Amino acid sequence: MGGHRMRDHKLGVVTEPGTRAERKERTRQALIEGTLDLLRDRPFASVSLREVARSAGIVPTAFYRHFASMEDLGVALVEESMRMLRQMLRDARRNPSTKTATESFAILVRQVRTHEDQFRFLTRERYGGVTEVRRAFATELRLFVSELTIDLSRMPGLERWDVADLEMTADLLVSTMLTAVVGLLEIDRPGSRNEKDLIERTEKQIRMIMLGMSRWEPRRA
Amino acid sequence: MGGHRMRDHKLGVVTEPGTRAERKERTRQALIEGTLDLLRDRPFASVSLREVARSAGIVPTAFYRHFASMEDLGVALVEESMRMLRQMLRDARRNPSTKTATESFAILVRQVRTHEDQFRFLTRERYGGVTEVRRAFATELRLFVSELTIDLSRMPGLERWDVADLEMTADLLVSTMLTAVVGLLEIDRPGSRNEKDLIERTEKQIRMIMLGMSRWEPRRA
DNA sequence: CCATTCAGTGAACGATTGTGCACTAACATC
DNA sequence: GATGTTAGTGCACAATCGTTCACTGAATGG
Repeated sequence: MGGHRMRDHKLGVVTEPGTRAERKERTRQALIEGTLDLLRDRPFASVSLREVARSAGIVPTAFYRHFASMEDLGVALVEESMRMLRQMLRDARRNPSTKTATESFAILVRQVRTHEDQFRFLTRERYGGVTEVRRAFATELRLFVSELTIDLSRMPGLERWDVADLEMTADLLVSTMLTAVVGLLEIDRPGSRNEKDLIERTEKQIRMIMLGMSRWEPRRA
Repeated sequence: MGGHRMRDHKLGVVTEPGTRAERKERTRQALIEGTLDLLRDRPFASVSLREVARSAGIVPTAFYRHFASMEDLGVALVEESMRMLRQMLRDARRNPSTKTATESFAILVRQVRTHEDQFRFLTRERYGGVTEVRRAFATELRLFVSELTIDLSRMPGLERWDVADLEMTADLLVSTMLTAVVGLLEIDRPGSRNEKDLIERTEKQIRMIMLGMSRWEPRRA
């Protein structure tokens, strides 16, 4: 009774379809998604390798065929979630209808609701996570901010701004939106009054920052 | 060889001084501080009851004389850290020299450096923590924001602002400062160039928000 | 002085953990 | 069609975990 997965009622070993590489990739995904599911209501550090393996329907030792350790899995989760985030950013940039920061925020909100698992993981492990995971996220986030910095530098009225000032502003906008994301994830019911309040509040905050920008005295005039 | 702590070289049992209640309180503190020390570079969820007991120099079962569970310990840590935070806020308010938000931030930075352990715990467990711990922190933080809201309402030029707008602004300021605190804790060397950059950047961000405030059109004029 | 309280001990338990090892059988390659 | 490759299995092991239980002896208080 070796093999990997069989559903033999009398006789007849049912193996999943696809090439070997495909099937490997599929259980890899099962591991990742199973983990994200386990993370719904508890920290990554409290999840064991055996639990993860169980959630993917494989034996504990088979875990090592995909990841060297739980830390390694954590890093993969960061990469996976960040790929999604970057894709979102790329789409938003390609689409010219997304001009104002408030509109970007609207896109973000929608994205959060369709990828709650990933966002939850990112925001939770950002600070509290295992060292390796935290570092991976910090790196990705810095990339994120620097991209927004470039975007800002192209905005009318900001061409002559100092780079440091642009970065500072990008940082402020990102951290404000990130705070909002965290708040969104804490709200269970997606259509609730609380959600509406939070969104409106954040939009106001963004507008207030933009208002500040319009009066800002760039360092190197 | 029962008892609780003896250093008998030949004969001579050395018991620590103080009344019984005092000694109990002392090991309670040892548990709390030991835990904070363990949390220096890993999440709360990864710390075991036995480790905590070990760090305080007691046997695992004696842990239950002080806390019902690890969750209970977590809540105690929140309370302990929050007491410190509230005290800080009270001092800052009492002292009239603390007028601007930038000055408040300076006080915050100093406080972070003298209570790194507590701040690290708070910021890390805020999102990633065990449910009970997270709830306790959320409650305290809401109190914090509402106090700042009252402070803001007394500032010249803001008397006629809508309550929601005041709250929104308080929220923005708090989350910005909190983000800065997290950044500070990620910097190992307290006097470094990075630290200076971070502080300056945050000060600018605060100024930018204030600039926005000065142009804000209050909802109910 | 004697009875009580109780912080801390130490052995023991059943569960769960991460990981090493030898294995199997379906796949890929020649 | 023979020959590797390799994803997944199953057993085993030593650690660690949380928690129970009966205990001890110094501090407490009548």
